[in-house]
Amino acid sequence: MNGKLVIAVRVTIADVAEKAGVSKTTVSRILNGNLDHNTPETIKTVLKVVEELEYRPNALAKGLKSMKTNVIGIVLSNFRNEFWFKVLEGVEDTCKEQGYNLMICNSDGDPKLEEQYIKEFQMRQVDGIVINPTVRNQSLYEKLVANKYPMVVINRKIPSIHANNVVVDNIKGGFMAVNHLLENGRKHILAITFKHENISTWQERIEGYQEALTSHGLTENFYYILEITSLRKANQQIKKYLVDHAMIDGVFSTNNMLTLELIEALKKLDKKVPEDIGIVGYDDTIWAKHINPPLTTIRQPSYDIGKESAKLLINEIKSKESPTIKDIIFQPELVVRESSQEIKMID
Amino acid sequence: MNGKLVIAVRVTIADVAEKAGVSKTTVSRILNGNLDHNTPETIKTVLKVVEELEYRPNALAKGLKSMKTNVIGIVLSNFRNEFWFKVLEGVEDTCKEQGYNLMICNSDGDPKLEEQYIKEFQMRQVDGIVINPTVRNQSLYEKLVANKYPMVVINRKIPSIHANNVVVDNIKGGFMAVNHLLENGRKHILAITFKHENISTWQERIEGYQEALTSHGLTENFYYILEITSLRKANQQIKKYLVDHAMIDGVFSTNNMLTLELIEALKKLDKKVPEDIGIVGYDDTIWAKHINPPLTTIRQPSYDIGKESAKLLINEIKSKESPTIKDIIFQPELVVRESSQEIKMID
DNA sequence: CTGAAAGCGCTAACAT
DNA sequence: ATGTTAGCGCTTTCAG
Repeated sequence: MNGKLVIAVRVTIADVAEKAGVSKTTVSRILNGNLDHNTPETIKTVLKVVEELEYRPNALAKGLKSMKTNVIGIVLSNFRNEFWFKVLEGVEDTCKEQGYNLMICNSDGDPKLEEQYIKEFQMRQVDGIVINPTVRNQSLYEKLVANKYPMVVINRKIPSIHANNVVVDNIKGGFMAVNHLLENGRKHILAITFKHENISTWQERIEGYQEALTSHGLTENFYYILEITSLRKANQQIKKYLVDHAMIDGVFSTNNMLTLELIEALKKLDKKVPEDIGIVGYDDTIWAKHINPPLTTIRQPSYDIGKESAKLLINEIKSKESPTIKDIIFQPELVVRESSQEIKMID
Repeated sequence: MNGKLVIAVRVTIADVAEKAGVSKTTVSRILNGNLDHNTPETIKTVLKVVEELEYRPNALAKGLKSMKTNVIGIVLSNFRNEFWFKVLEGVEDTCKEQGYNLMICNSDGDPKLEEQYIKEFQMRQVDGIVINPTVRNQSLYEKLVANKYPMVVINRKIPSIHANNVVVDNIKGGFMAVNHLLENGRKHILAITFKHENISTWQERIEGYQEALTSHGLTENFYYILEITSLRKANQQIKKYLVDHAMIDGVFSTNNMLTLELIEALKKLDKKVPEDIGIVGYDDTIWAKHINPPLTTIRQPSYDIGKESAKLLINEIKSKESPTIKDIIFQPELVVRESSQEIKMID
C-alpha cells in the first residue's frame, strides 16, 4: 500500500500542462518535436512531468485533428496458408520500421466480408490498405481508386483497375515448373489447380504450364488440367484423375496445400516419386525439403512481397501530391530437389 | 464523366443532418439504433440520405467521446510458427462475430519491442489485448493488471500475475508424449527443447517428460535433455548430441520447428525412424502426417485457444464491474502415427 | 518564446 | 419527437 498509489485515471495533456505550469500548446509542441520555440528549460520541465505522469497522448484525439492515424490495414483472404504469414511478417516489419501500426482481417474469400472490412477500415481512418482481393467487388475497387484511397493490391490482379500492384510472375513460375519436368523426361504432365474464375494467380500458372508444353512442341492433346473445387474434395478428385489417366508421369501442383493432398493420393495409389511420377509444387514451404522425397518447388519471395507492399503503401500515403501508381513484379525461383529427378533410362 | 461526380470529400454527420433537414443528434440517434424517439418518417429520410451520401461515421470521433474503440490488439512473439496462425485465426473469428477489429504486432520475443507495442496499443485506446508475453517485463505486466487493463495472457504463464490466462496443459502434453514412447519399448529418450529461462511452456513439457520417466521407474540417470540455443544451430546441436549419446532410442521434440531439424539430423546420421529411433513431436501441423514416416504428435487446440482467448477478453471488456479473472486450461491430445511405432522384438 | 481559442466529428445531457 | 449545447483530447492558427 505504500509507494505509488495506482489509479487507472487517464492523464491528458491538460494535466501535464497544469503540473508543468505551461499551456497545452507548449506541451503539444514539445512532444511533437517542434522544439524551435521553446527554452531548453521549459522543454526539460515538460519532459520531466510527462515522465512522472507517464503521459501517453491519446491517438484518437490526435487522429481526429489530423485525419491521419499512422495505421494501415491488411485484408487477407485466408489464414491457412503459410505463404500469407510470411507476407504478413514482411508487412509487419515495414510497419515497425516506419512507425505504423497494423490492423488485420480475413475476408475468407467472401466478397461481402471483404466489403464490410474495407468499410470498417475506412471508418477507422486507417491511412491505407494492403489487400489480397477476392476480385469480386469491382465497383468497390473502382470507388476506392477514384477516391484515391491509398491501396496496394497483392498477389492478384484486378482487371481494369489502376492501383498499385505487387505480384509474382506466375506465368513464369508455371513455365519454370513444367519446363523442368519436361526437361527431365516427363511428357504427360498434369497441372492441378483451384477452380476460381477470376483469380489471375491460377490462370497464369496454368498459362505458364501451357507455354512450357508448347515450347517443347506439345500441343493441346497434352494438356492435362485438373481443377479442384474444394480442398476437402481434393484427395478424391486427384486420385480419380490419376486412375483415369494412367499415362501421367509428372504433376505440377499450383498450390502448396494441394501438394500435400497430392502426395497423400500418390501414396494411396502406390505411385513412387520420382520414379513413377515427378512432382513440382508451388511455394517453398518450411516442410518442402523435409517430406519424402524432398520436394522440388517454385519459391516465391513472400516476405519481400509483404515488405515491399507495405513500403509502397506508406510511400503513397506520405506523398501528398498525386502519387505514381506502381507495379512490382517479383520473380519466382525454381528449387530443385528429389521429387522431380530425372527418369533413369532403362538399360 | 457523366453520372456521379466522384470527389474524395469526407462526409460528416453534419452533412447528413443538413441534407435531411434534421439535427445531428437525430442522425446520431438513428444510426445508433436509438429509434424509440423518432418518427418512422424521419428515420426513413435520414437513412435514405445516409445511403445517398454513403456516410460512414468517423470511428475516431466516436471513440474519442466514448473511450471505446471496439478494437482489440494481439501481441505475438513470432510469425514463424504455424501454431500462431491458427491462434490468430481463432482470435479473428471471434472479433468477426462480436464486431471488433483487430490490431496485430510481433514482439519477436524482444521485451523492449513488447513494451513499445503495448504502449502504442494503449495510446490508440485499444479496448484490451491478447498477449503471448516475453515474460520479461514484469513491472509492466503488474502495472497493466493494477490498472485493470483488459488482458488475456496466452500460451505462457507470467509468474505472480493475476490475469486471465489461456494455456494448454504442457505437463500433460510432455507426459503423454514420453509415456507413449516408453510404452512402445523406448527407454533412452531424449527431450529437445529451447533454452529460455522464464518460459513456462518449455519447462512444463520437460516436467511432463520427467514425470513420465518417473512413472516408469526411471530415475535421473535416464534424463536426456538437450537445450537448443537457437534454431539455426539446432541441426548441429542435435547431431552432436545423438552421436555422443548412441543409446538414444526415442526423441521427444517440444517444438514443431525443432522437429523438422531433428528429422533432417536423423537422416544425415542414417538413423531409421521408427526402427532405430522413435519420435514424437509437438503441434499437429499441416505437414505432420505427410512427412516420412508420418509423425506422431501432441496436438494443441490452437484455433480454440485463439477463439476462447478473444471471447474471454471481450467479455472482460464488456463487463463493467470488476471482472472475474479466469484460467482456461486446454487439454492436449496424442495423435499416434508411424514415427513412434513399437519396437519389434527380435526373434 | 508562450498562450488563448477554435475546431476535428461525434455523442449525450438537457431543454423544448 | 427533435434540437441546442457542451465537451472528448488534441493540434494549430493567431496574438501577444
